Amino acid sequence: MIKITFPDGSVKEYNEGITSLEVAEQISPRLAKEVLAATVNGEVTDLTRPIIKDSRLVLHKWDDEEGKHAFWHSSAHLMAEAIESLWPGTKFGIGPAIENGFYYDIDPGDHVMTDADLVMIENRMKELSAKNLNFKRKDVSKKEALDLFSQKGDEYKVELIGDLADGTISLYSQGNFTDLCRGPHLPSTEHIKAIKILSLAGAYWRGDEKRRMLTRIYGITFPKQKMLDEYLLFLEEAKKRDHRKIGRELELFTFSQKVGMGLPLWLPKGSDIRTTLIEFLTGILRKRGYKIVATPHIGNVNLYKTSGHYEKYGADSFKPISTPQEGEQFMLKPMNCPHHCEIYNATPHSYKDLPLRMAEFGTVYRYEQSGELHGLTRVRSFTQDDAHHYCRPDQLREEFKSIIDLVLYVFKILNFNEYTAQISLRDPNNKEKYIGTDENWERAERDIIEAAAEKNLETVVVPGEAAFYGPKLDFMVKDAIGRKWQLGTIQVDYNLPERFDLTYNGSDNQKHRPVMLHRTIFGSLERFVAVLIENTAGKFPLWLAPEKAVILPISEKYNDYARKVLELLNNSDICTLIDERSEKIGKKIRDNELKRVPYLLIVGEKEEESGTVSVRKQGEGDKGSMKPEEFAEFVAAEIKKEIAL
RNA sequence: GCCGAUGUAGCUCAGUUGGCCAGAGCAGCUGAUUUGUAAUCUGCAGGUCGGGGGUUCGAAUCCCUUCAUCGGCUCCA
Repeated sequence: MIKITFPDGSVKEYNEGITSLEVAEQISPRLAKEVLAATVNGEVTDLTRPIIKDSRLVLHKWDDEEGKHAFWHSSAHLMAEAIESLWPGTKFGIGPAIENGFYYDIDPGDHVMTDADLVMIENRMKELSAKNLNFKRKDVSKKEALDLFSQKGDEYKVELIGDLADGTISLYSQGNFTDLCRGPHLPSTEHIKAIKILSLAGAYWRGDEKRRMLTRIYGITFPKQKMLDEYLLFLEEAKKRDHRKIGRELELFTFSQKVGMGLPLWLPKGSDIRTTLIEFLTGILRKRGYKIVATPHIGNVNLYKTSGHYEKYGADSFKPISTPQEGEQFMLKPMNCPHHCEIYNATPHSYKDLPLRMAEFGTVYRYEQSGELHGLTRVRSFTQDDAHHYCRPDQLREEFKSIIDLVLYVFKILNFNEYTAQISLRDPNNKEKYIGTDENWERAERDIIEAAAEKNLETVVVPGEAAFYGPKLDFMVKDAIGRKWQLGTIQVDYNLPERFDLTYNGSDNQKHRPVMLHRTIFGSLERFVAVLIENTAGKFPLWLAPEKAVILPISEKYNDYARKVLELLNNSDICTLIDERSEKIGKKIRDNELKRVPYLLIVGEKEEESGTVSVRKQGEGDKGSMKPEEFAEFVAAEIKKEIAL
């Protein structure tokens, strides 16, 4: 007999060799039907593997990540089986479960996969899953595995096996399909009831752009059709929040092929939002002791040779521009830091002056590959809310913490509650990729980790993601369909102070090297506004709304009164318009609701007589009437509430 | 840049296997209407069917090429 401990702490005895599935069956038939995978002593495994010693057991259903993972991973195998049966000779790369669904990278040989094939795959998968095929695991030696896949001609699998240690290799089979796989898998395909093959894309083998491009097929499956329907509905709904669509509908920004791809044109209303954000942040920065600076959009090539950016990124930037006569070369600035370092160098600094916080809304230009461009989130010209903190090494941690505070403050005002904070460290196995001393790196990494901890910031630590000049902390926010975008970032840099020979006089009257922090809060105004649009579906908070209210006269008879109200509100600094069209009130309300105007002010006979406006709040309907002055105060108070924390 | 898909009016979309002068709704402009909380009616205008080649008696439709966009990959200072 063996003892099995459950998550609630209870312990039961079973025969040695019992499987997790059998344990579930003994608990309840219903559980046995729903359970998808198990964790035995901390290791996620198949439900059908025998348990041979005293163990801790966790049974995973759909709601657990582990359950979904096994489900989608098994679905990937099912898809591979379908593909192999449709196009024998297809070679397989890898086919993992992902956050939403799964994919498989395949090499279809001469067959070019198209969307029509996706439907065929989907249908074949449905046929196969209906057969209730069992997933069977087999542990094999490296030689056996190599022989099997060499024989099959699956060169990608052979390459993968080559990297694995003998004794750790397992195969999973279902139906006529066998795959190299660590598992775990579902007991059988019968759980996979709802199947959708979503899309098709190219993907480089092992993520290396120098290697062959395989065909990646994305799919998603669910245990119930209803869940699939809901997921597809969610995707449809999310598309409505796409910032590119809303940006066009609300006339916020546009792109022009004549101007060039990836170069956003801000329309008046979008520009209003942008300006409001800049003014908002500038106010905060002044309070926090930042100095605002301004620098040109170009810089001499030598500036970037000094900074090291030319060597490292010159090829990826826009090519330098030359002067007609003297042959000087200038670059469109890809970042603001070199300029800021020269501002630092313009005046002598004492240890008493530090930290020096230098901020600029700096527009930068970066050559992004054409396929990378994406609405406002990935562009070739964008304005960073950039700042550099020059500080003494002993001030680094406090500076770091103050920036975390600032980021969280701004996120809170904007209701960005679902962000990920990622600490990016250097790859300990590849130290030569980075510059700077071990001592500095260790100190900087420790400072970041501890600063984040002291701020109770929940973080994900990712080694190998640091910038070449220092570790960093990034803040990521999701868009409507769940893609993550990096907004704010805080980076420690020992490199530029060195390259620009930045110094300050210490209390010992010796020259010392300051440490530099790069930081953004919004990241860039373009990306920030994009994420803001997707998070609010264009229903901006009042303080950011380009138009606070629109006055809707019941008929043209009340246009004069409407103009009086308009003047009063605009004088109170509340941006307001009149809808003077000779449309019925219902139509005017509808149109302005669709434009996401926060408040509609209806004026007719009643209001003119009593000197009031009828207030209608976006999405909420009639709020009763008040005097225009009261409305102005009300709006001012609302805005104050929104941006005061 | 790479793989796949898409490209018809400002926007959303129709346009059978190639065949009269390329259609609709919304938006725009006219005129009527003077309206009480999510769509009043009339008329007009608007398109080199992304661009360029080709096949054909004839191309939005078929082929080639190019540009842009979308979904991914790679990249992201």
